[in-house]
Amino acid sequence: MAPAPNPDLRNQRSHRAILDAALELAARDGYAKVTVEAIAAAAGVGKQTIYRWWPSKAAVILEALNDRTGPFSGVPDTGDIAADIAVAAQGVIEALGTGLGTIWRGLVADAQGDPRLAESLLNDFMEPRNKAWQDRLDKAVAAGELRADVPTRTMVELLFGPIYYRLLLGTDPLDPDNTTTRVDYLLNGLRPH
Amino acid sequence: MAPAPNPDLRNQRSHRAILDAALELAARDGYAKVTVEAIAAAAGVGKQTIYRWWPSKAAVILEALNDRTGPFSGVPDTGDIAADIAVAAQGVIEALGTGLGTIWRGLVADAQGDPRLAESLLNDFMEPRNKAWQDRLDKAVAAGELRADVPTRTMVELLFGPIYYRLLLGTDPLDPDNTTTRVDYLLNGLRPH
Amino acid sequence: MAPAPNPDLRNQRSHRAILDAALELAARDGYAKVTVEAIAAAAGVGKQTIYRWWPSKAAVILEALNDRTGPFSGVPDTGDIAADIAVAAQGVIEALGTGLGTIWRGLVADAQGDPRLAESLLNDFMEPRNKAWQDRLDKAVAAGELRADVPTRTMVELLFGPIYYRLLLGTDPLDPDNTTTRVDYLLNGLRPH
Amino acid sequence: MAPAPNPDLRNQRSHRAILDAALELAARDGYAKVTVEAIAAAAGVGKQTIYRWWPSKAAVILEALNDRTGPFSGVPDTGDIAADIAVAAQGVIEALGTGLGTIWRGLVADAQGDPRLAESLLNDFMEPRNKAWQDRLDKAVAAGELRADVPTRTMVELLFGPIYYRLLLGTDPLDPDNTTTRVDYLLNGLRPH
DNA sequence: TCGTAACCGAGACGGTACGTCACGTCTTCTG
DNA sequence: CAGAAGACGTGACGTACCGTCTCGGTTACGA
Repeated sequence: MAPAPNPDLRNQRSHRAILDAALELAARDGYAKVTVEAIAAAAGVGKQTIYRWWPSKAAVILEALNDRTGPFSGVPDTGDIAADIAVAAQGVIEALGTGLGTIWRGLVADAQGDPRLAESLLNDFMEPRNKAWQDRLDKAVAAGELRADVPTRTMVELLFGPIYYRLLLGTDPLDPDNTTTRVDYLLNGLRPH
Repeated sequence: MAPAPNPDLRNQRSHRAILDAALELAARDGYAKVTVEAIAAAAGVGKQTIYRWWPSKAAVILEALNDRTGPFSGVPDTGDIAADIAVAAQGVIEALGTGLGTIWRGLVADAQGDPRLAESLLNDFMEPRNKAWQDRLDKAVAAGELRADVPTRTMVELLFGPIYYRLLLGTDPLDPDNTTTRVDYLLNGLRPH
Repeated sequence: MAPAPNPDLRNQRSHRAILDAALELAARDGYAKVTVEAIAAAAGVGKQTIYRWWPSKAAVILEALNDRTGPFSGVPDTGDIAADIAVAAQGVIEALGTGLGTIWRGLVADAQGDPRLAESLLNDFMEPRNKAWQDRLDKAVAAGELRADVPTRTMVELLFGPIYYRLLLGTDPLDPDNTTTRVDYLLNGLRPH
Repeated sequence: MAPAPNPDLRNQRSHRAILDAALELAARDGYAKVTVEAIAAAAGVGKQTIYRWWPSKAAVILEALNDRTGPFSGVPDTGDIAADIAVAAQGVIEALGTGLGTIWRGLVADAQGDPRLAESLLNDFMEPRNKAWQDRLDKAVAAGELRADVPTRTMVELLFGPIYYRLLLGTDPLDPDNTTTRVDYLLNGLRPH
């Protein structure tokens, strides 16, 4: 049988130190240069202590990222769905433009070859945000601001997918200023009126 | 300074063998499991011969992928822009659903920590395809099928970005069948008429 | 600074296996053909484990040689210095005539381009033997068997230097039988009486 | 059949340039750091041109060394054999104390794992010198300065072997000043009179 | 209150792949 | 058409991290 360590016995001080060290190293040296050994050393912790609780450096950093960005809350709701989306898109662009964006990109990168990480990344990071937006969009649909025949899950993808895509591929720099225009394109469509 | 070997002296047989071996290994074992040593061995080539001409395994595989998918050509042009986009989207989804998609994802992953690779991936792989689509969309604009006030570069991103995004994040499986619907959403917008 | 691993934590089983493998490979394939990788493989050990404790293959083999020939003891002392030297010279010739001689020659060879190894070879291998002989010769001087005005360190060199020299240069095959004669030349001098 | 290049066709200019470059590089960077590629580059010559005429870098450097130190001549002959030996020993010590000594040591090192080189080193470099000394000692024997019952070949070994030995092992620094004393030890023997 | 069992730090271990170096051979182009 | 230039297959180098595995030392719970 697996030893199955008891999470209650987890040393709080170590846990914190690991998450803090992981995030600081990732921000300082770049995601790819972080190693489990370096995290352990920086946290003043044995390597085994990390492997006891996480399967990989990516898992540590994902939890650290989640821990830092905190429980996601902020879907704006002013009643004007277009404005709310634009503001939120600006927020995403700004957040991902910092070191956190680089870390997120590193996690996505590792997830390409690690299905378990991909699942965690989805469940623990992306989905809560998507879910909150689906709810906001549902409300907008109910208010008659958006088409009722488009699944809101699809809407979220169409609205935010291009931003994440550009961040990963780096086609062009992300500019928070023209989000309003882009939202207009999506809401009103690309056909002439 | 680097000695910068003369490309004219490159051995054609080795060059081919390397590209073929790289692609076959990547398809068989998965991008992440490929190593430069394995490529060299499979190609019957010295490791140094690879490092002489490419900076990394990713660069080899990128060239191999480009070499295999050949000179990009296929933007459909039936006169119906919506149908053309839908067909193309299906094509992308089908192409990336195979082993080639996994390879492409691996390249994007490596590019997150390797700016030079990111640049190559953009210039050598993505941009030619984007460019071809911009031309097709320009034509559609001229034909009055699309809004003239939206940069076609942006259109390409809005149309295909979500597909690539979903491929990388794996939010939901990609389904080639509903591309028509999705194109409709984008062309007509998410607002009620 | 180097991390300087703690020798107390050295794994005894690995240590032994490395020394044994090193000596066996050197004896079987010849000193020059031994590689660190081969030692590691033969010892069932990671290459890094060798590099953790020794700076080079030569250092491993030197320790292995020292370990095998054991703590040097045997300076004969029958009271007849001429006979004792002759016997010892025979011993040296016989010992170095075997595979061990080839190994020793390899170490001397490497030491020509590696001052640290040269120092180790001197301190750990040659000097203990020289020292023991100096003591024996001191006793002979006290007994009036040898000149008191010649430093015994120099004597050791004059007595054994030519043997080692011939081994290295291979001028003529070493013959254990005529050691007595050669000792006579050295003790009584090359001038006619 | 072996191609067996005709030595007459050997390009004189290249030959010279190779020998000169080899010796200069060896003197400047140390024997061990010299590579065939570096010699070729420094001589403005293709690598193949070196391999056509010599089997290894050691062979090149041996010929270069021989070429530089020129045809050996200098055995002093004043009629006083003790003085002549002392002067010659000083000469050896001085010569080998310079960069040439380092080169010679490198050659001896390589010869330990290369029987063909060992043979060349002996035949082309050591033996001529030994031979000349044997002749000088034969004369001294005839003059009654040295014992007639000791082979002069052995004498040469006893006289010079310890010097070469010390140079290779580096037991103590070589001092040209006390050669007279050392010759005295050897000629008069280590026993009290 | 005191075992005793788990967690902890430290870091050595067997591995895998890295990117570099030099070898000795082979090929191409040029003077 | 000889030879410089240098690409080639080969193989070992020494390094970096991986994820696992001892080691004592230190909690912290239950008898």
